[in-house]
Amino acid sequence: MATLRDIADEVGVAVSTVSRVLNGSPDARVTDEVRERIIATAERLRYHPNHYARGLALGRGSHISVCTWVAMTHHSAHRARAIRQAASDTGCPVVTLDGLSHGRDGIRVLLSHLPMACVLVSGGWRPYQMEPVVTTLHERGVHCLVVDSSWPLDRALPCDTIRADRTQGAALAVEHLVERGHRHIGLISLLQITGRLEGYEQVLDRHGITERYIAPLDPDIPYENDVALTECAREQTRDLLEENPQITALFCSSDVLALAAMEMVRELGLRIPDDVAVVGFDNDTFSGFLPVPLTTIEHPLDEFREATTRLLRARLDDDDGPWRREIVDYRLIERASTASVGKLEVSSARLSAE
Amino acid sequence: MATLRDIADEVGVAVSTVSRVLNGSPDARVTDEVRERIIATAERLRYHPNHYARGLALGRGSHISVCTWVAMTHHSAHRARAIRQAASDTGCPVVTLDGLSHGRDGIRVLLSHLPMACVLVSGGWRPYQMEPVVTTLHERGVHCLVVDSSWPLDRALPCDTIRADRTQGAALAVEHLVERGHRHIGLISLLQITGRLEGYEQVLDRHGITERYIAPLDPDIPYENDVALTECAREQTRDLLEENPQITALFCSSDVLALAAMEMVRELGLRIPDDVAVVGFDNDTFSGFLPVPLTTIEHPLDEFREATTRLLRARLDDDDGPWRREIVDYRLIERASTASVGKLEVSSARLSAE
DNA sequence: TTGTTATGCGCAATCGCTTGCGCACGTATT
DNA sequence: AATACGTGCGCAAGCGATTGCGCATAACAA
Repeated sequence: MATLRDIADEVGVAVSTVSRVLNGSPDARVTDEVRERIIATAERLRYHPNHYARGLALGRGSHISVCTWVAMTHHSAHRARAIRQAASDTGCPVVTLDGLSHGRDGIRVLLSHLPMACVLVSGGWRPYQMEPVVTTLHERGVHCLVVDSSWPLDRALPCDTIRADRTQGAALAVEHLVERGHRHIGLISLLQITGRLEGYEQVLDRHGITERYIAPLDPDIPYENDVALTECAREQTRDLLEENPQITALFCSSDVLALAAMEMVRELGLRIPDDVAVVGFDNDTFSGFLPVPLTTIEHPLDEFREATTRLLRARLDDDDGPWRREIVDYRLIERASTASVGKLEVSSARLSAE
Repeated sequence: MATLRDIADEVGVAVSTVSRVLNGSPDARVTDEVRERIIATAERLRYHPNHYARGLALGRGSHISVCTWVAMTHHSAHRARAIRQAASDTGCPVVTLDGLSHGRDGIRVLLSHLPMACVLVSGGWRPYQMEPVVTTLHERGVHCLVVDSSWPLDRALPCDTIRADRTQGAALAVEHLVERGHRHIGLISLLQITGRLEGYEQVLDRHGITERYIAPLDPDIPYENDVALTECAREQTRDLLEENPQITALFCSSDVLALAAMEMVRELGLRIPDDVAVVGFDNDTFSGFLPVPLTTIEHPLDEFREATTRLLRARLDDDDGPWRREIVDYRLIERASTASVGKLEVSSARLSAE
């Protein structure tokens, strides 16, 4: 690989001059002729700065690190991928550090590869784990961006943050059902997932609906154990619908659960969406291809990307604005599982049949 | 961060001595007492080598790079994640370079971050793109490992390779159906996906079965366009089953297609697996949670991981063995969609009903 | 003419680590 | 006693980039 020295020798100037010109340094005062020859020679020699030398001299790299904490679900992996792409769009090289928590010194690895800016993407982080990373990086003069943290907003971390408002996402789903005329809406959810219950209550309150049909899943089942969750969701769906035949709609906290619920709805001899409408959450890979395509809430990956690129760019330009907090909105994907079918008559027909 | 110098000053030896001891260099000839004091001091000072300085001195990094070529489907992303984990298991820091093809100088980024070893994972690579990367790295003395390349095996690249045999995967699926007594087996596939047709033919030939029921999907549909593929698969499934009522089993080239096919099977008034058994491919996120859980072929991620770790370790130990070519096998995940139900009687019952 | 400022560029130290070589000392060999 | 060798460690020259400072030359003002 060509070095600065090669260019300097070729052009007949000092290494320092080449460095300043190529970096667009403000105190690179050279004639236009020298400048052009330097740039042309760099191009011809296919010069690319040595990352190690530059990092050593600068005290840190000139790349952006994207870090995750633990192995992820496929949703968080998907999001992490979008964030990486967004970081790439700034033009900086991006390196990923997957699973900072692995080994005893993930953070030391990060520090010895000190980047120019660092993006911490959600997936298994706990606030107490994120804080030392952010503050350590901040002390070292590295800007952080935390994406989709469940970190409470009132807690002041020295970094920018972008998050999706989960309550808004859940509210969107329930609101959609209310708009379709539903008044008796069931919630099937792991209640420890933040926002689901809040969004459900919020919307029903706003519309003056007092009925609540909440089927909590066993909180001891870890959220990544789809098999157990599915089984639990099936049972809860059956119990809920059998005890409350007036229910005409279900909001499930994930598409996998919605799949299980839909299956049970059919086993009970009910039709979707005619007798029971269903909304999921996640817009999973399969949700558009089900026998009855599933209405669901999509993670706003495009918005995450856009905001990530924008905030990183801003930090790379002027270091010292105030910390920004951005919130992006989930989106509703409307499919057949909630298509309007004159809900109220059907449900009363069903009630009289009981 | 503590430096070698800090340790050297503290212990009262030279920097070079500390370096050699900490790196376990063979010509670090020191008394046990000095060695222990160096190690203890390094520990106490929480020493971690500066990656940039080390990289500069060594001419390359001491990490492993995992590179992908373009944005990926969720399957290849999943595989890439497993590979990253495997690389991590060697104990080396791992950095990911996603989308080497992006920008005009992805490879220059890789070269200026020159790693100790480099893993190229599949996903959009074309042979002519992979070759220059591998040979350039090889010239620079960096070992490469290519994982799951569709690169033909007879082409000699200066690197190790691990791949899954797609034909074997497809054969596994068809073999499973034959074992269950099926003789009239349909294939629903994008035929440009390598291995599917070959595996199908291979198994049927081996069992002396001459009947072929092949429903090719429109080759103009890009393989990531699930919506169009799904629609096409539905139509093909209907045509295939209506024209060939003797068919008792379907092998679909992906789980998404299998989902569409199963839906159509039911719309035709047939039961799964009683009338028609179905096998998919990919073991997608939803496949275990369908109304009828889907028998499918799973990507051998564990085997990929194991082989990746093993081959990387070998390279990090002794540089100069011959290039290794490993092949890992797909696995069958048996679920309800192919459960035995006295196939032949049922299918003849169905035939006589026509 | 002399002082001042702007322009154009080079010198050399520095970042933290690696590694070839050399020096001193002790022990074994001839 | 002289030579040889092994042991234990330090010296110092890199690796390739950045950057504060200094030195010319030219232009301009006093």
